[in-house]
Parts: sequence; structure tokens; C-alpha cells
Amino acid sequence: MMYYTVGEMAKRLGVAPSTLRYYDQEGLLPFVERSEGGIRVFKESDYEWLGVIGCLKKTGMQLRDIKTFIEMAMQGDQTIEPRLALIIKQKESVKAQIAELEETLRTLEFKEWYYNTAKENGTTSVPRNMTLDELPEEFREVRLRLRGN
Amino acid sequence: MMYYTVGEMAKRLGVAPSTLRYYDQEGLLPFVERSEGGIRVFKESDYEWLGVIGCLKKTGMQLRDIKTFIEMAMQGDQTIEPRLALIIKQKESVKAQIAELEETLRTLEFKEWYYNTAKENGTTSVPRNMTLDELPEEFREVRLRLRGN
DNA sequence: ATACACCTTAAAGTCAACTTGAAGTCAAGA
DNA sequence: TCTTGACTTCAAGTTGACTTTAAGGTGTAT
Repeated sequence: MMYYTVGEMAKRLGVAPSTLRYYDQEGLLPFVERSEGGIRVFKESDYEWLGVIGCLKKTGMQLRDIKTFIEMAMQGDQTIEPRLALIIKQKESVKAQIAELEETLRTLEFKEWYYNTAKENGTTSVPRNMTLDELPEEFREVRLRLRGN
Repeated sequence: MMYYTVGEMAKRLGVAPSTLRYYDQEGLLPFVERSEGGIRVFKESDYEWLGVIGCLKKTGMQLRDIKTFIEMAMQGDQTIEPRLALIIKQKESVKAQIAELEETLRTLEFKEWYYNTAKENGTTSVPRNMTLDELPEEFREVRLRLRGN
């Protein structure tokens, strides 16, 4: 079995040791054990827990809610259903975030076209004053949205 | 021409009036004019600026950088190129964010399968102790990543 | 046994982006 | 004219997630 100190595990995860200590303090790492002298001893299986925490963090979940999930997991098999429900909820949240970023991407692509056209003409007034049917079809709805229609 | 107070514009945008005042204070709204008595007067065209600010915010850009963009825009046509460069940079950033969220989504889908399997069997030890070739092909790389391989 | 790197805790500090509160001003309707 | 609701500024407070600092303990290598 391989064991790690907080510094080693932090390095492996690419985070600061203080971050792991902070997570522990906040109750997110109840699974981490201690040596005789009080030093944290991370096991190989703890890496997986930290990976799950990292995954949930990437979904935008707050530490207090991640803590709830970890606490459920510590209860054992009786909490399988609420854990499943939470995962499904986060999955839907991530899908919504992707959809929103894709809309943002379309807006940026419009702006890219806008400034490219401005650059070619030496002035933003050319793309700005174009009529709807003069601009590429894929950007029409974007401009309508930006202008409040 | 239609004009709006800070409260009306905030409502239209779905933000708090204090947010718009804060943005103004931070120099993000140099285009907003004032009445004789010192009250902010938002024009129709300001809605579009606020939409651009909102778009950049959704990319994760900080207010100080959005301010830089707005300041460039206020300089006029001589800043078309740096504005285009900034838009392209944000576009790439958003693409990377989408890719990361998609990876997170795959992890959540693995976890959904994991807890569904646990639920069917009454214990997480069933999915946990499965060998790699027992689990659905699409989840193999996810589990390898979570376990640190 | 001593040095040294790395560990410990507790408390305070930081940062971005707001939000709230206090005290006062503006403008539209009765 | 007066009331009323929304506006103004400035300063201080809030939130979440860390990071830093200080004072001290651990553990391994020589």
C-alpha cells in the first residue's frame, strides 16, 4: 500500500497543500486518517475521493453541498438513492451550463465576424449599420437578441 | 427614443439595480449619461453594451478585463484589432470550458451508472469491485482516470 | 543527537463581486 | 405644494474559497 502526506497528495492533484487542509477542516475529508503524531496519511483510495470532490467542484457545486454528499457516502449503502439523485441533478446542471456556454460561443462568433468586418472596412459602423438580411444568416438571431428583440 | 432609469434597466436585464451602479462605479458603463439632476439615463443602445458585458461575464472574464474592453471600444475604430484579438481569445477560452464540462459530464454519467448498479444490487461494492472489462466500455477510461492511472 | 524539511493548528488576511445601510435628492402625480 | 417612490453617493458588510502567518511538533537522514 502506498501512503502520501498532504504535500505529496496536493502535488499529485495539482493543488496547494493548504487547500487540502482547508477541505479537511471543512469536513470534506472524513476518510483521511492520521499517524500517531497527528500527521495526515492519505491512502490510494483517498485519491479517488478527492477526484470525486474535484468533479463535483467542476460542476459548480459549493463545498457545503459536496460535504453533504461525502457525509452520505460515509453512511454507507443506505444512502445510495439520495447520492444517485444528487448525481443526476448535477448532471442536468452541467448540461444546462454547456448549453449556456454554447450560446455564449455563438455570441462571440458573431462578435468575431463583427470585428473582422469592421477591420476590413476600417470602421465598426459598417457591420453595425448593416440590415438584418445583409448579415450572415447564422448571426441574425444573435444580433436580434443582443439588441433586445 | 426610449430611456430607462437604473431600476428599469436592471429589471429588463434581470439583475439588481445595485449591480448596475456597482458596474458604473467600476468604470464599466462610461456610455451611460446623466440627467440634469444627476440621475442615470440608459439609452436603448446601452442595452446592447450591457448585453456584451453580460456575454463576457459568462465567459468567466473578470470585471477589470471587461473594463479594458469597454475602454477600448470607447476609443473608437483605432482599437478594432485588439478588440478582435480579445474576442478570439475568449472564444477559445469558452471552447476549452465546454470541453472540460463535457469531461465532467462523462464522469457524472459514470457515477450515475455506478449508483444505479449499486441500487440494483443493494450495495456499492458490486460496481466498485467490478473488473475493468465487466463495466460498460464507455466508462472504462473514466474509472481509470478517477483511480489515478 | 541534531538538523532539516515538512507537518500541525488557529487566526487573520485576501479577493472578486456584489449587497446593504444611511443620509440625502429628484421627479411625477394628487 | 406635498407626498412618495425611486434615485443619488459613500462606506461598510457579506460570501465563498482559499492563502498566509505564527508558533510549534514530527520524522527521517546523517
